[in-house]
Amino acid sequence: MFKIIEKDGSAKRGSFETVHGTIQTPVFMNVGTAAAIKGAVSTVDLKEIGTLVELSNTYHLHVRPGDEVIYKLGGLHKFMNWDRPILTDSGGFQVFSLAGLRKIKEEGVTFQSHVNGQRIFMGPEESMQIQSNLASTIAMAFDECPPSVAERSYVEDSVARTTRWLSRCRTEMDRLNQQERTINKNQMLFAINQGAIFPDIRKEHAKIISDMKFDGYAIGGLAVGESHAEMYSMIEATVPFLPKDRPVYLMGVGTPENILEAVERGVDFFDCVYPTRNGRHGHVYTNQGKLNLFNAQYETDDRPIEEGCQCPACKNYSRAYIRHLLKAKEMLGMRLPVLHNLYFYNKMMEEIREAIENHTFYEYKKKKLEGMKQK
RNA sequence: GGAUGGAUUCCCGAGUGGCCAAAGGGGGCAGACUGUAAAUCUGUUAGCAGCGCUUUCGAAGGUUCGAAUCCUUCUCCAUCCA
Repeated sequence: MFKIIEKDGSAKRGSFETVHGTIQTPVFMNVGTAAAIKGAVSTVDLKEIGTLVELSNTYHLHVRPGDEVIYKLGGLHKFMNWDRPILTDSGGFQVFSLAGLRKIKEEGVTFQSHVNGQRIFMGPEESMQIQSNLASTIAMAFDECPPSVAERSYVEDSVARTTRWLSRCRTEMDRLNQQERTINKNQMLFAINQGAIFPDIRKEHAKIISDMKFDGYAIGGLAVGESHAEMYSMIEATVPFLPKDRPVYLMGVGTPENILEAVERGVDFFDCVYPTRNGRHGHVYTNQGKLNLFNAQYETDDRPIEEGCQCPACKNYSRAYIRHLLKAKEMLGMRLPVLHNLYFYNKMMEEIREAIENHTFYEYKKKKLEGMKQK
């Protein structure tokens, strides 16, 4: 159940009820593809840095350790000791990112495992079965994510196929949720809108999938090479045609700026590898802009990443120390920036929620963006 | 005291007459990354702002149109024999 608590322009402050607790939106889901936040971050750490939702991946967990293994162990929540909501991505993005290792047909996609080269078939039904075994809170529909530069005729065919896949996902998920063996019989399912950078295709697709019964609606296939302006205008072309009583999830986005712009345009859910990947690479977010802790200027910088930050890294360690750890390739050198970045994102979402409630979202956004431009 | 093998750009190390400011690796410096095949990838690393020019391959001389590469002497290092 999605409830809109407050609105500030198109920006929404909402709550989304799930069997694993209520999600306060807008929310940033912390990405842990293989049932782990990369950078040696545990689910115990996630509680400390304010993570509300964890995100894992269907394809990756199917390949290793295998969804049947996780099913036997009682589902993903028990497996990784996390009691808050988990969203599983369907493997649709891997159709895109593992290009070269796959073949797309009407029934589904044949992948070649990146782990051992084994051929794997995944279609809408398989993706739902795997996600049902994983027993995540929210499952994502199985889609194709065409590149933003794809030709119109290809995108039209691809989107039409994604629509057919969506309805097969819906049917299969309904069936699975009624099965006795199913761990989470209330598993929710989000649809995915596609259409590359063609606003009319996006709009038509949004209308069609709105009539199908889904618990939430995602905008996929963005932030894959197109400009920010194009991305924002695709959001604008899509959101108005999605159901008002369902949350909107912008997949894979993005930078703090992207998120602020998207919240303003009515998006509720986000996820992105940036805070984790950038963290591992020594890039950290602050209200004064991004820092690359590898840079020589931090060699003797005794300050925390950000003055006053309450994250585990800033409360205890200096930039100079973290730089040393990074240069020495110590695991802690990746862990501390990741903790900081996720804390930064989670905290920003908290501030966004508060700002919408207080109808000060625009001021908040403006101030945040100006601050971050300093560097 | 004698014999042999070495000394290369920040480090290791290739190069045995011109295509060499010199391979490759490391280190350094910087950049990229948006539903994670990412602890990954890219650029750069003698000087000058440049076609280019100037200084570099232990040191000093020499041979040659041309030398990191050949010759002479010296210095230092390693191993072996006394």
